[in-house]
Amino acid sequence: MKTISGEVWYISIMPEGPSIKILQEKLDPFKHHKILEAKGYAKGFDPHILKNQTITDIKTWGKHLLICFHDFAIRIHMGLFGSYKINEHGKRNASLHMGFKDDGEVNFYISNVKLIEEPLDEVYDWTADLMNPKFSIKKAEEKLLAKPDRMICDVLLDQDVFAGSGNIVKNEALFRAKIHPENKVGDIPPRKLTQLIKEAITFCDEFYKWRKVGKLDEHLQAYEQEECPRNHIPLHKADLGKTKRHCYFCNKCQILYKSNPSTKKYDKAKSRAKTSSPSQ
DNA sequence: GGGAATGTTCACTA
DNA sequence: CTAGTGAACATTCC
Repeated sequence: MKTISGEVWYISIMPEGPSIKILQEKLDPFKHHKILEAKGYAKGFDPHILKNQTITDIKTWGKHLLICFHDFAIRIHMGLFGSYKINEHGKRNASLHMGFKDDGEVNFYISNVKLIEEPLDEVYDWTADLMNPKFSIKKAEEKLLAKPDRMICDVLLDQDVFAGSGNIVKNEALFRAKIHPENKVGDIPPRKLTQLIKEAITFCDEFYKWRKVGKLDEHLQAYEQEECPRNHIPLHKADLGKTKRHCYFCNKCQILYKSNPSTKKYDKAKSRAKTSSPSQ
């Protein structure tokens, strides 16, 4: 029998979908084990309900870690500062600590914990999760085209469309698909949109493999990079879209299919000036 | 010591 | 009512 207290894991902060998938794997040995003690300061959730409960399953949806019990599940979201320790604990108070009958422990820090009493299939659309084999390219295409005015850099952070995608996935997928982050969805040729979705899936897969061996950073092509690996010219860095998150992009190989927003504003101002006639 | 960071929600304002 | 803004969370790394 596999021991649940044999290995110690620690990871810090800011996980995207692939990192949550790795967490799920590390927690797998705790399946079918009973919680003896549960405590923590997580708001809107009483840890004591976990006492004497046995974990039935561990799932993920995007950046959500889902620990399942017989009648309910809990959702753990690590946010920007979240971290976890398995089979060890720090000095700080955990937002959720679980101690197991078989002498293992799991601790989440600065994580958001929420009780889910509805069946998970009613709460989660598994076809929207980039890390799930059920992810539907077709549905993602439909969701993209339903809102053609949105900036693509924003949509890549929309968890309803690309659950699990974060700022790294966003930047790398756009770079790989050679699409400029400021494009409006409707201006991008449909074939390129499909390619972008596929690049996001592929990159998540590679992210997962590289992160597992601690070699993600050396494989990044755009995120926090200085230079375009294709053209060897400096990458641009700007906070774009409604989300105003960091975008790293190459103006040469990442295509902007139509005029950029600043030009648009200028055009709008011009046409307004034209239509509002001076004879009033 | 200060600023920034792979995220999200919520309260407030215009 | 809605869109936009900023705070909150409170860590770790440089």
